[in-house]
Amino acid sequence: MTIAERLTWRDVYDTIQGRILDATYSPGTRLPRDEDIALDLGCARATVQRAMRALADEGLIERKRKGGTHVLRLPATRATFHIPVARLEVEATGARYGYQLVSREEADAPRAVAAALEMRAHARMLHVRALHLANQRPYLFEDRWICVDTVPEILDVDLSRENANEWLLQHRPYSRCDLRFFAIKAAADDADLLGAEEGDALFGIARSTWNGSDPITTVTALAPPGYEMHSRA
Amino acid sequence: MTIAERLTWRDVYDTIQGRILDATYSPGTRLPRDEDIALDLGCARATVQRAMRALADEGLIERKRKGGTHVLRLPATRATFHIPVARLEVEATGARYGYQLVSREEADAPRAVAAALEMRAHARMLHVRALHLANQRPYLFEDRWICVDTVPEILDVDLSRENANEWLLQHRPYSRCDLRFFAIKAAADDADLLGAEEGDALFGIARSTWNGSDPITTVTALAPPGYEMHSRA
DNA sequence: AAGTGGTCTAGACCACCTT
DNA sequence: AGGTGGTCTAGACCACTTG
Repeated sequence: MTIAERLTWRDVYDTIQGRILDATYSPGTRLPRDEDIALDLGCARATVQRAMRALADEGLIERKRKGGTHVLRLPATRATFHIPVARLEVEATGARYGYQLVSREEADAPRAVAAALEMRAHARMLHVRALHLANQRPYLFEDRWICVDTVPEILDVDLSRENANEWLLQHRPYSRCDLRFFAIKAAADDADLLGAEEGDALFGIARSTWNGSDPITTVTALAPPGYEMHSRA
Repeated sequence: MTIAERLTWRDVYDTIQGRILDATYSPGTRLPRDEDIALDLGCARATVQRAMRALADEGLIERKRKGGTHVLRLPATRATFHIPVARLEVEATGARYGYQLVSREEADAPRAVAAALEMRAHARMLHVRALHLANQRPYLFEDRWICVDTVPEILDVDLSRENANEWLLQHRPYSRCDLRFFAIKAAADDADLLGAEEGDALFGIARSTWNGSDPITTVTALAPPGYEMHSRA
């Protein structure tokens, strides 16, 4: 006589995922109600719920009240990227991290910057350009605008020693973040700072953050040729 | 006398998130135990759990048994990108989608392809190159290798009419996916296919998928200048 | 109108980790 | 060894959405 094992939501998850992967539940199929699955597998409905929510979060199934649970025809291809702080990213490779302030000046927000932060133009901003280094070599060049009205203390931070990105993350939590990845030809000055050739293909990351509706900062970072953003799922 | 409202996990979520954003719980702080928060707010512990899990998933807090719940010092910067099927992506912009097979041939896997799929070299593969169009203009060029051993039926699919990507998604669910984004200078033939200039900066997406340990396909897609990958959180 | 998923509760026990 | 988060259960009620 076997001992009745108690199922975990992970067991249920694996079972259902298996049935989707081996096409027992093929694309478009409607799955049994949670309660029937619970009865079938021998666990509580809440346990099935927990597993189903995980499957739905991962884009394998779609759930609707009254409509039931369906296997998606085109599984949602989504990927989560971790955008580490430059220092940690460099140190993770075993290299020595370096930081270098390139320029710092107060200025009114240009139109493009105001637009990126969804704010009025001509707001007072701090414009900072800096270079992140790995073993003395350029790793990432960032061109950043910080909203002085939202973060007045930034004017008192010594940005020649402290990295604006980390200072902001530690002192100004954000509630919203817009992120864009793109490819761009290196302009002469960018190439110079990054130790690349003019015309090289650079990987670009643009990020804007807000806390509530208060704009905090917008930054465009460029990486030298060879940089890759990676995700595994 | 006021009516006692029943709290939802979302309410709890908002409360805790608010306290983190306004620094009531500042970076590094240890939060009260779930049970105390439940008592404090007047709900069941499971409701607090639900909210805490969401906050942990989003990288605002870190939870450890016995260790308790802490506000992260450096909030996890992560972003989820939705990689839509080219057709849907094009149609979402209101443009008309077009598809064009460029080449199709059976061949052994070159070393780079075998490496990308973590398989032995010289496996039989189907090599397909195709162009996705938006309003007749090049939108995405894909260079794909499909593992014939894993997906023998692919040889019978008319890839001049059907898009390999969608066919595979619908017929071969995958359990693992590797994804890379990068920037690359356009080679002469790529530029030609994409209607770009040689040397332009192209945005590249490389994806490999498996079902269990069976390699399915690896594809490198290139987008013409101006393409951006966007995420909002 | 009714079926289905979403959530809340109260209690119990477990598993992990720090002390 | 003990504290804390993780999960399971059983039951109830709610909310959405479809037929």
